[in-house]
Amino acid sequence: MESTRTWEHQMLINELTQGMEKAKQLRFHLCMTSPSKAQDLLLQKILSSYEKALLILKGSRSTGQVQLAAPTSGAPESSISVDGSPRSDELNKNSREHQEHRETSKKRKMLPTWTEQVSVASENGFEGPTDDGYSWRKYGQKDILGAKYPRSYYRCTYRHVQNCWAAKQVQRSDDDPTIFEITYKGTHTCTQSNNAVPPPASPEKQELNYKLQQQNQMLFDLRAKLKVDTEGLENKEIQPHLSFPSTFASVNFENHIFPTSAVADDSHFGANSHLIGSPALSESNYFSASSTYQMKRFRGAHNLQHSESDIAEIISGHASTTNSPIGGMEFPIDPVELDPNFPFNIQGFFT
DNA sequence: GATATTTGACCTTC
DNA sequence: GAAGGTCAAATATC
Repeated sequence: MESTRTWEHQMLINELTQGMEKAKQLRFHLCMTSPSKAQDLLLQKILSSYEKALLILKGSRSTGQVQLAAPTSGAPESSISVDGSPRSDELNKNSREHQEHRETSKKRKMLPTWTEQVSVASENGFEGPTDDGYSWRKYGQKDILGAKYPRSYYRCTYRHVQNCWAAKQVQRSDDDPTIFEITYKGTHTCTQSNNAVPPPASPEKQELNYKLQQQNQMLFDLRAKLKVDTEGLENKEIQPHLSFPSTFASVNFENHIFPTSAVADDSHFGANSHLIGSPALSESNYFSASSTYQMKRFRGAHNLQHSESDIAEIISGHASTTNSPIGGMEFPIDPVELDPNFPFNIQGFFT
């Protein structure tokens, strides 16, 4: 069992690391340029990586001996499946539908959720950023309190055919009607998505990808220069900049006693620099600075924290110890292959 | 006729 | 009780 968890943790960290790399690039991009579509593309990649990581976690819960049951198995899960909601089932004329609905609610609660803001080009009109490679079916629209525009609700067209529970909400920004805030809930399990990787990019996106590659190359070059500039820094100068702005991170900072000398040790720092930008810090450190383009969070991660608190601890622990902005501007350091045993080295690493 | 959208009503959550 | 979320009948479109 332990080996299974080890493997899952490795997979998780692999995915999060990918997202982290993208986050680093985006952060750098934000520092260097004004918001652009390239950032949009990067954020989507980040989301994709995080999404995969969450799927791995979900899989570990449904197939392993972890306590939470798979949502579709009908196995009891907490109090809900025992006695239902405060409303009694007898009051419902159609108990079966009601039960299905409750199961749906349970599924929804467990679905990973994240939000991204998409700017709609003028040629797309105001139909919304619906062309994300998936087939959606609108099932509702609601006026939201305080919002100028109604919120639209979409779910996967193949929900009933292929039991795909992906859904999204589209809300036009009050400030900028060309910006749509899309909240995705769950991932596609239908065959249209296969592995939830976005479909081949349109020519426009391919061009963006090409530009992005060029920008990344520039960033790598710049990164090398910056690395040289910082190699001479004394550890003592780094330490005062260590901060833990994320509550999530700070909790774990309490759980782990981190000798600052170890944290600031250049070799350790470099060897684990690939952990900079862990999703635990993404919200507070990397994206909150942008008012026009935010990747908010995986709200589903809150659910995961209960059953996978150890993983979350590890992740946030990484975030805590690697969150060491130098001069308020972090920069990626040479990528390092992930140590397969990394999640379990972390304790010894910091002691 | 099949499929998608609209929209009022209902349900859930806080 | 209010607000958000979803359902499902009515309607529109192809």
